[in-house]
Amino acid sequence: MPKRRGEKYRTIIEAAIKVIADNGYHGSQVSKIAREAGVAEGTIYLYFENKEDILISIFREKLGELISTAPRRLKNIKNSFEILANLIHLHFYTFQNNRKLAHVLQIELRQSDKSIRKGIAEVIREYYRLIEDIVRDGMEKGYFRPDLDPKIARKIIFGSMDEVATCWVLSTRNYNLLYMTEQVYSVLAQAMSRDGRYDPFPLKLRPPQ
Amino acid sequence: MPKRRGEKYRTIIEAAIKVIADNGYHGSQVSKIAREAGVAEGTIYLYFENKEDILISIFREKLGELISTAPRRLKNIKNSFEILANLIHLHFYTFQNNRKLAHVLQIELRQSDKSIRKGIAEVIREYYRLIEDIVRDGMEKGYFRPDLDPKIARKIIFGSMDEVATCWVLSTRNYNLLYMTEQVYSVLAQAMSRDGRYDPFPLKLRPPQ
Amino acid sequence: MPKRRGEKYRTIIEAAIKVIADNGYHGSQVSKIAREAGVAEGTIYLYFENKEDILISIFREKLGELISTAPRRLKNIKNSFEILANLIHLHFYTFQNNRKLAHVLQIELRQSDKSIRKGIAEVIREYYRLIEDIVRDGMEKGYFRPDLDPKIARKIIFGSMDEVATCWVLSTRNYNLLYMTEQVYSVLAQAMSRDGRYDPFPLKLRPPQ
Amino acid sequence: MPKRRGEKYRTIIEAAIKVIADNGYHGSQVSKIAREAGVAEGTIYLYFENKEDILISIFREKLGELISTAPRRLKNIKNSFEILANLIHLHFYTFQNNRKLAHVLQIELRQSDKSIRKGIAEVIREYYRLIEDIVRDGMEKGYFRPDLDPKIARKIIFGSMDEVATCWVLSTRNYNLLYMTEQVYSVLAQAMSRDGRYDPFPLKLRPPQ
DNA sequence: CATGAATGAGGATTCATTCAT
DNA sequence: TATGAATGAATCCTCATTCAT
Repeated sequence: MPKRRGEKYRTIIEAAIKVIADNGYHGSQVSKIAREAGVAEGTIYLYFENKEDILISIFREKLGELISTAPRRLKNIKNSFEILANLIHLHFYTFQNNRKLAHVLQIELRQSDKSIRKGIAEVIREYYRLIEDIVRDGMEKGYFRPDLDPKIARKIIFGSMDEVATCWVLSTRNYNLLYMTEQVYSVLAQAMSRDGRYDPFPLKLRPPQ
Repeated sequence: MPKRRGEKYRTIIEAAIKVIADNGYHGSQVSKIAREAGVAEGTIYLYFENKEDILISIFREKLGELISTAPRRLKNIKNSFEILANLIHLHFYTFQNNRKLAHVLQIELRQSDKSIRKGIAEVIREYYRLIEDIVRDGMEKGYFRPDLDPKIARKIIFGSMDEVATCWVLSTRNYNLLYMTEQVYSVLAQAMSRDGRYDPFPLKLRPPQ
Repeated sequence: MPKRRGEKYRTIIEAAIKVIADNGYHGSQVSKIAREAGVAEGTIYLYFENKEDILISIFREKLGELISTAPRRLKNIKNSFEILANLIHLHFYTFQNNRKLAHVLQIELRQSDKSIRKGIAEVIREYYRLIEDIVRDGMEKGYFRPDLDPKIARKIIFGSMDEVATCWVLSTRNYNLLYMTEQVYSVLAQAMSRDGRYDPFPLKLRPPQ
Repeated sequence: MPKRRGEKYRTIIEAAIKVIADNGYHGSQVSKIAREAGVAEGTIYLYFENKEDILISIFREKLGELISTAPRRLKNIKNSFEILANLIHLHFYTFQNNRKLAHVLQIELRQSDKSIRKGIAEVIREYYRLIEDIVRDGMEKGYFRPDLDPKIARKIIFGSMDEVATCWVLSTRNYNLLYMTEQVYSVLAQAMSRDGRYDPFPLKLRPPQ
């Protein structure tokens, strides 16, 4: 029934990110989001099914960008270590570039209800698959250890990036998340590598083109 | 002012774990917890400051056991790989042995308020320190890579274990978390190792003595 | 934030007066007031900040009428005895005409919290000033004793009227408060008078025009 | 059933006055009073029927002192003006000498429930009678106006003293209530007097003997 | 007489959602 | 499409009182 598209749809999502980042999950009433978006409360329900739908949509629209962008960016790279480096870089780059969004995704949305987490899970499962594919591909090509379990490897890669990102968001020191890329890469690369040997970090730390 | 000890205190905590595991964080009213514990609602407040205090206490009492037990269990081990293996084992063992508790700690408590997360953070910081100490110790003794950043290494170790545990709790398949230990170990051990070479998994998968 | 005006605002105030008069201060739940007013509980909070705000508003709106009307009614009268007579008359007339309101103002609202009493005090301070001005004016014009302390005179005038009104409200006999006017006047007029001589009661006991 | 006498009875009353004066009516839980009195909560109920009973007892015991003392102090005085002066003096003296008690009696106890007010009313009715007797006696002896209504005169006398005392308790300036006696007397004396002439204030402002 | 742990009823307030305009 | 006034369900905590010891 709700439109879930159009200019106002995006306006409301941006407003929601701002409001949640500023007021926390529990301090973000629909009325506040409506005010920030410059629409009436009722209008929200022309574009979203309910409040949960707003939150899930933030995830879908925003992390969806990362997830849908990633395969394109990574698929032409042959070297699995390079792919891994770019994955981590892309992940951190996305958050570094939009701290409010990072805060909402890493912290606030996790305080949400079971049903929201379910909606989020659907989006993230695709990301899981992407990482698992990278691992499998690396094993097949001989870059990565043949005894890896792709699922476990994925959990370690994702868990590591997620924890590093969460700590960054929660930190009061204003350090650069992007600069963590190389160190996280060097540990995860050695972790995945066939024999403990992995290619040096292949990136100059500039935004990915 | 609240007692925060005694038999009833523990009864209420166990009841809370059960109720939250069964009904989710938002479906767990104080009245429900009281009924499950077989006490009056008012009695709850003789032992806990407020509802949040119950949740934080679950963390403190239950994860506290893990955290306070760990150093004793690990400190007499010389080999850092063995320590790492035991850490992972202990972490997974704690959850495997009490799935309801695992569910509450990994899922439900994370949907909680800022103030609860703050109470939880205090407990978990100690765990962070423990892991960082293990990393530092391993670096000094020459087991681990000298170029590790202990903080990042900790985030990778904790993030990996946490993600694996979370996936296990959310999984509908009823696999054994403990059996993940060896695989997680083999990846993290190689990740930390000085030259990609690490000791084989040193444990028989029985409960730690 | 609350509107504090409009038709529903007045409806709720009238309902609150009725409910409080009938059930007493402590027996008057918001739900009861809402039901009496024919609105939902939540609607109350569109017009009032909280429950206390309803009570203070009763005072402001209702005694406010008396207080804001009084100066207009009294200022054109030259003779201070006549002013005093009219003041007493107006005071009693207000209550006589709305016994439920009188009950709420004289009895129930006085059992209320500190914060409510504070809100009430602000309104009543204006009334205090009015009475003191009357006394001062009477002294200057030579009607009243030159050795009066206007503050003390005000306390005696207000205290007397207040006590008479309270006793009337609490009385089970259904006597006419308005008929007390002349007697109270004759005592207070002699009390204030320059030499024990005061003008006879100047009013016919009909509602003031 | 409750004893309503003995040393502990008085201890609890004194504790209650202190607790209510310090914490206000609504901040004075039975537990607080028990702690202040140095007894267990349950013990309270050996001496008082319920919480209301404590509050009413404060009134009975403390204002009862004033009320029962007054006739003795006043009955040997012939001159009605002198009696009036002494009544006012005694009233103010009682409060001036125990500000905490004054606060409790004038402010806090008035926020109490209907039933408490009923208990209080019984005590105060005796005081009313005393004042009315003074007025009647003064009329008979020719000191006071023959056209007084003793009931109304009583309301004016009591209402005036009560209002002056209340304002004193609420005032932040720390003025001497006792010094109000003469001014209040001079107004009330003229108010009651047969022909506007009344005896000069007969007291040196020292505690009554 | 004295204790104090246990009880459990009772109520203001918020806020996602609706629907008449 | 858009509005925003109205709705009403849902819940934590306090504290007077009891009663087994």
